[in-house]
Amino acid sequence: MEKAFKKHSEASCKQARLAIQDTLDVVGGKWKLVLIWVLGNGKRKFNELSRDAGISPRILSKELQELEINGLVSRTVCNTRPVTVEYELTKYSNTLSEVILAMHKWGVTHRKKITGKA
Amino acid sequence: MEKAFKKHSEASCKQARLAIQDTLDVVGGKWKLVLIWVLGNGKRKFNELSRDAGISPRILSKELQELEINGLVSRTVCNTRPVTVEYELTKYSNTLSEVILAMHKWGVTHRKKITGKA
DNA sequence: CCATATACTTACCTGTTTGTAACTACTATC
DNA sequence: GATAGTAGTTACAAACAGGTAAGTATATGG
Repeated sequence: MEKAFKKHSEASCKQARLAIQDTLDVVGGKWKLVLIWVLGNGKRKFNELSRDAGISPRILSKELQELEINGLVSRTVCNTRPVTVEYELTKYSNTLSEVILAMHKWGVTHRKKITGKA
Repeated sequence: MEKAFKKHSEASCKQARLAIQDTLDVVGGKWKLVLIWVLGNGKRKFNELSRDAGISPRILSKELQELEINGLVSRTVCNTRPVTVEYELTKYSNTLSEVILAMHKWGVTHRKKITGKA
């Protein structure tokens, strides 16, 4: 039974595919939503992010650049020595809150269902 | 500013990573959410799904098997000749409605922002 | 026997993602 | 000069995702 979704027209299917895959283009992959979640704690430095998220520096650098390009994260070079850089969520990243919270919530509930644990 | 998220503890970061990546394990990739959306129109046969979603048979078969294993889609072999098979969303797939709707909605809005079109 | 239909499966392939390990540039401190 | 710190970068590699094209098993109809 498909109660949670409205019936879609054929054009709606094409448009839905486009919309969903657009979202995946921006925040798909193993780490991007995790990084956004972690930065929800507040601005972080590169190594802090690497540690808090548990991600390798090479991938972290790559993902942060993409998130910055898409306007979801901002990068600030601090006037310190050695140089430090701070990463912070942008206002625009708030538009992803429903996506992230839904993903997080579903993952938690699904794991409980799978393991039978609460 | 991180208004959309609550501040998280360190343990919360690990747990969030787990939850988000669990969700991605089940519905990540290019096609799974699209297939779930398309099946929101009602049960479909294999070739209908391939056409409606615009996906190749090899990948469709693979993704449907994974969705079936995770209890999101059911597969019914019909007593027809040649044999036909019907795929349908399960009740459990309704739990993904927030995820899919959020992804879809964000994709639509993001595309409007990017293209400046309404 | 051939053509057609359905639901895949198989073989091969390309491109991408993610990770490890080592390295780099620059500065400060001892 | 050696050491430490930071933020990456580079080279290499394995695994994975998704696609194309051809093929398969079974049945029906002409």
